[in-house]
Amino acid sequence: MIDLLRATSPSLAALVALSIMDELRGLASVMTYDDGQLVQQRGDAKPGLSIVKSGEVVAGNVGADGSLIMTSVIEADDCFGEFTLFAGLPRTHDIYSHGVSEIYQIPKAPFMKLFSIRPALAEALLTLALHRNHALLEYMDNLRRQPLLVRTAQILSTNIRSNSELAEIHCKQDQLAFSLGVTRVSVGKALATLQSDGLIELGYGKIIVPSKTSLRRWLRERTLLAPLTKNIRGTYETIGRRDRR
Amino acid sequence: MIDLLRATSPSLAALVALSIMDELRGLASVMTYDDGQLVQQRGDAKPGLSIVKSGEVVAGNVGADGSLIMTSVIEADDCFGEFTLFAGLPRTHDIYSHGVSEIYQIPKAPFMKLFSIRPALAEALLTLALHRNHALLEYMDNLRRQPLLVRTAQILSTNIRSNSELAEIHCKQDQLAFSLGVTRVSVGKALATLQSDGLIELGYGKIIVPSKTSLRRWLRERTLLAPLTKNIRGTYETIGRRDRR
DNA sequence: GGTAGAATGCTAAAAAGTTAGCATTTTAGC
DNA sequence: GCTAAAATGCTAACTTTTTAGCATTCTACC
Repeated sequence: MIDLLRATSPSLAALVALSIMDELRGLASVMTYDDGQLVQQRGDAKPGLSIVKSGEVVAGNVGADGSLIMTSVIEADDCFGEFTLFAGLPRTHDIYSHGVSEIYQIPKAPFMKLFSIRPALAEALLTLALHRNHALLEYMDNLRRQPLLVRTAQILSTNIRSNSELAEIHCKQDQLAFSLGVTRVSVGKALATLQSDGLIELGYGKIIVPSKTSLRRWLRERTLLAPLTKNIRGTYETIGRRDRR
Repeated sequence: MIDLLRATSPSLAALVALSIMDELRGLASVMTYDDGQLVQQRGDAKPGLSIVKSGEVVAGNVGADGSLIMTSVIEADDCFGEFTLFAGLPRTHDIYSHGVSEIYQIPKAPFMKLFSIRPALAEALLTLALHRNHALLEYMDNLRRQPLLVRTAQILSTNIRSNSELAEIHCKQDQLAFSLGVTRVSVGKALATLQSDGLIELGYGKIIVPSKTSLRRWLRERTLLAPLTKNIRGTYETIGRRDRR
């Protein structure tokens, strides 16, 4: 499934020793969810850490008007719900299972006990939170600055999994649309433009990227950020351009 | 100065013991910045933690076209740059001083040394990161879902500092515009609408909120989120409405 | 108390995205 | 191979936001 925040963040399992993951699992009960079943609801305040054992779950929200906006896909070995533990905050999103999934649920009390004797856990969670923070900031900036055409190309680019030059992305245009938070019509237009520029080829339930390199070059050309300064009179102006990295 | 992410997150100083703050200060060199001076530039990779000693700094980015978008205001006792330490990531934003400010700069090596012997520091930074994460997620959701009119009312509401019913917010419409990531014309229209609804009164360099309560009620009525479910055929639909909290 | 600069107000055309359709193509399953 | 459902394609009217101006109002400071 396609995802906004993919690729940048490591998983919890990648950040802590195997032995600690085992200790965490030892504290958990495993819940199984069917396709489409609600795992948690926005507003739930019951504190605890959840770790995906298998399958994947999707986080998103539905507006009062019924519109659905997806935030991220959480896959095996990744965790969610940390802010219920440390910040006393309610869950931000509805999360439902995409396909069948199994989730480890660790209640607050035993988790905090382990947390206090395993400093590595704090560092891992911190690293994770900071990675997500970074991805969110980058994404927010894009959201406000880039036109849909560029954001569409971006989400495609970050969701390429194959290593070869030619990539095939399996996703439906409605999924793309709600990942991007726009309508299918708008995504359709953006995709049509990208296709006529030769960057992608549209299929049924899939999008083909003939050249990963071309797509990335096209993106790089459009995502420059300039540095910022303030002139003598206190107004803002750009002094030049600088490549993004 | 007005800020998107205000109010929700505690400061670093609020989360760690005074003694630890003192230890941190002991590791730091203090830098002084003039109004408008660049504190860090997007892309800087040199790792270290920065803590605002006095004054305030503004984080934002400038697009290649010169457009400026502000992300947040960081005030005394707050920190930034954590992800250079734990995630090995470059700085996301240009940060410049708003008025004169003093910043503690702590290089990576001594910081990590202290970090390893003070577990409370990890927990504090984790709590902070999670709070910010939460605020960012909430904000992103708003950004994609709420019309500008509502977002404008929201930013005003969260930036009320006075405790009395009548509040006065000192900010220019351009500042509002770049905090919201839209043009001044659009903000102007939104403000005009809010004014004609009797929720605010527009002044020169200030906005008056005659009744904080009315503004918040107006907002609450428009920011409901419904829970989410999936029907049997695997498509999404809303089953009802639920108050946000 | 006059005035320049800052801030706000206003306008109209263009661009981007949404809404609400219906038509066409593709595919999975019988 | 047929067929129903799913996915995509397409259209047109409508709304929101931007762009690019210029006019007006306010205020700090001489």
